[in-house]
Amino acid sequence: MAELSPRQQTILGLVIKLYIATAQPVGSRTLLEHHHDLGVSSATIRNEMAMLEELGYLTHPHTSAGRVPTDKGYRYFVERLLGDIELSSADRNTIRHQFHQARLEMAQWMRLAAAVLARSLRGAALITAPRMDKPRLRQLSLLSTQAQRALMVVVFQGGNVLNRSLTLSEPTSPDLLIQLANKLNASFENLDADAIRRRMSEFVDFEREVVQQLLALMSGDGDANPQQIFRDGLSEVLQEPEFERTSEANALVNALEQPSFLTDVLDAPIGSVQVVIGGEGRWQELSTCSLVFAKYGVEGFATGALGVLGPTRMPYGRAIGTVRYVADLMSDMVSDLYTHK
Amino acid sequence: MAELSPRQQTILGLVIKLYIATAQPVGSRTLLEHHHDLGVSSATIRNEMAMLEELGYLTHPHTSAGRVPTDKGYRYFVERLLGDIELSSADRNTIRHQFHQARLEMAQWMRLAAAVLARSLRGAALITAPRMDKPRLRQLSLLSTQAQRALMVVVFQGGNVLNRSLTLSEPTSPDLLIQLANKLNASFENLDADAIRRRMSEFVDFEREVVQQLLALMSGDGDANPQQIFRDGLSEVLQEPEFERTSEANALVNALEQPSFLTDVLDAPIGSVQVVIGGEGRWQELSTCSLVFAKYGVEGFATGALGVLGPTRMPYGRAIGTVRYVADLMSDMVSDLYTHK
DNA sequence: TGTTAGCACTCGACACGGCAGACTGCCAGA
DNA sequence: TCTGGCAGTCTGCCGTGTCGAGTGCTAACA
Repeated sequence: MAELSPRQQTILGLVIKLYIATAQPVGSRTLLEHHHDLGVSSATIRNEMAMLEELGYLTHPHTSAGRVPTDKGYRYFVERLLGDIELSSADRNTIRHQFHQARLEMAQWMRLAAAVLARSLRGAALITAPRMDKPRLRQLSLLSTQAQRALMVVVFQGGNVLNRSLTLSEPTSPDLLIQLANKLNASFENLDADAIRRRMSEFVDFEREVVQQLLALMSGDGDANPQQIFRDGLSEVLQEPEFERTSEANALVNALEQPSFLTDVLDAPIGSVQVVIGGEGRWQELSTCSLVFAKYGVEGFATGALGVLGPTRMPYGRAIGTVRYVADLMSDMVSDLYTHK
Repeated sequence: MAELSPRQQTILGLVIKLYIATAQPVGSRTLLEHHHDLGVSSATIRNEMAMLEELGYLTHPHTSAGRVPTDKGYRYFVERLLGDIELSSADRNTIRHQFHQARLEMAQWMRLAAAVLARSLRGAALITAPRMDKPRLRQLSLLSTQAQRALMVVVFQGGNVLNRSLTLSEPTSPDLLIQLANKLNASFENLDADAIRRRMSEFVDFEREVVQQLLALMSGDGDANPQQIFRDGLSEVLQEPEFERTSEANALVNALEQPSFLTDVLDAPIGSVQVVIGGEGRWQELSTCSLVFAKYGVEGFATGALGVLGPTRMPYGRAIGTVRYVADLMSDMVSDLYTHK
């Protein structure tokens, strides 16, 4: 990405800010009206705009319209012109307050995080449940439901609870199931999937069947319990002027209804807050959208992702600040819940 | 609702069917083009249409447009002209097939039911988890997570599993929690909330605190675990021509994002399949929509609701048949899961 | 060399008017 | 009671003209 002159940077920044605020292509004269202190005339601005367009940071939709940022323009803006964004302490307080009123439960906090992001950024918020890297068994129960059917309830370290109904290859008495559960608890307490797998040989065929199911549950195999995702604020995005035409809106709704799409997007390897502008070539459905998201949780232990989806014309500063702050709060929650003892 | 002459019924039925198929207001001439065998001329049809309009079954959007059914027209159509709709055995097979490939798990079946309804009726499908009328305790575990915090995992008869983290008023050792869990299991096995409440006096203060939380969980109090709702096919509805204008679409998306709205609608007391046309005065958000839904499950034991939401211009016959069939399948599932022993 | 003022040109948005098409409503006749 | 026909009405569409915003270019200026 080539270096721009300070004046070009200023103009690019102002164009983008104005466009984000008004959703209207911005012309040289309009820009001057909003910023009298530029010290140059509209003609000069025109020249610079033409230059910025040649370099690929701006376009115009038709001959005599104002300029609109390209994805490249937004990217330059986000990386070079935005600086480091801290949320104002007032905003932080508002958000923190909402969280402290909620029960100490993951699902609640997730719902809340989605709501906070959606309302405060007027975009579609997404959040995936924290997924444990190496879930460790805390306690397992086996309850008989019918002759050849049982319910397995598994509690993991950190308080995740999963359950699954099993079909057994032979009729099994409730007592036998309880014995088996006791045996498994004694052997497997605090072990992760790998360790359990190594101990498989200690069990006879009938028991092994159950252990297999336990391992499947622990590895979080696809369908059985697809990664939980909370969404909120879809209607906020649809109100934006870029989604007036229904075809665009539909593509978006469609994309958001497919959980596979979301996990795909959110599973991207990330450090801190990430910004994907216009789908960045990889996700066609998001060509008019940007996604600001971050991982949260405790690295190497349990992590999830959260973020907000809006039109490319998005208030990136606020979005990045807010997403980072909410991610931090969620991380605290995870470390509070999972790292006891 | 006044009685219509056989010819009026025929014409009303044909107008509605044609309008459902084409989404265009239907004129007397157009109707005749599709049904040469009416034995009357377009002028007669015009007269009858004028009569039907006077009676409130049809309107026209402007002077020289064709006729469009009113909500009252649809209602007459659904109740008097539709007859009893059985799904074709081919359709039934297709649907049944999909269900038999799924794991034997409620959440899976719900997801699947939503998907089937959405795809096959091209509408937004909704389904709430079956809610037990009087949940009976099967097994309770208390796991210590931090000095003053514990995780309560409760399994109900029927295999529902709920969990909640408790904050205790005083530090409590893991052993003490296990003892308490054993005591509660022994006292409460197979009891419902009322019976448990009656036994409260047998417990000391510290224990009572936990029992209170258990009761709250059993009564399914609001926030903590809001009734789970699966949705699917929102994008299908948004493609219908009546939602080209975004304001309509937005109202709908908004309504569907509020879980409270859905439970309100679906909690209506119902017998078999219900049809709500145009919000029926009660739900403004649905003024252009119809809802075809049914309760499923085992009455007096555990019931949920499922249905499909589409424009008032909806293929009611297929919708009613499909909803009923899927509800029956889900009911079988519930009775299979819950009525063991 | 960089900046500015001015001018011609382009394009979208909007309003207007006329026209074709689709229906209705009504009347007179079968 | 039904039918054919005619007048009236409304929408949607197309072409036109006008207005305003904005660009690009050129020539003059510091």
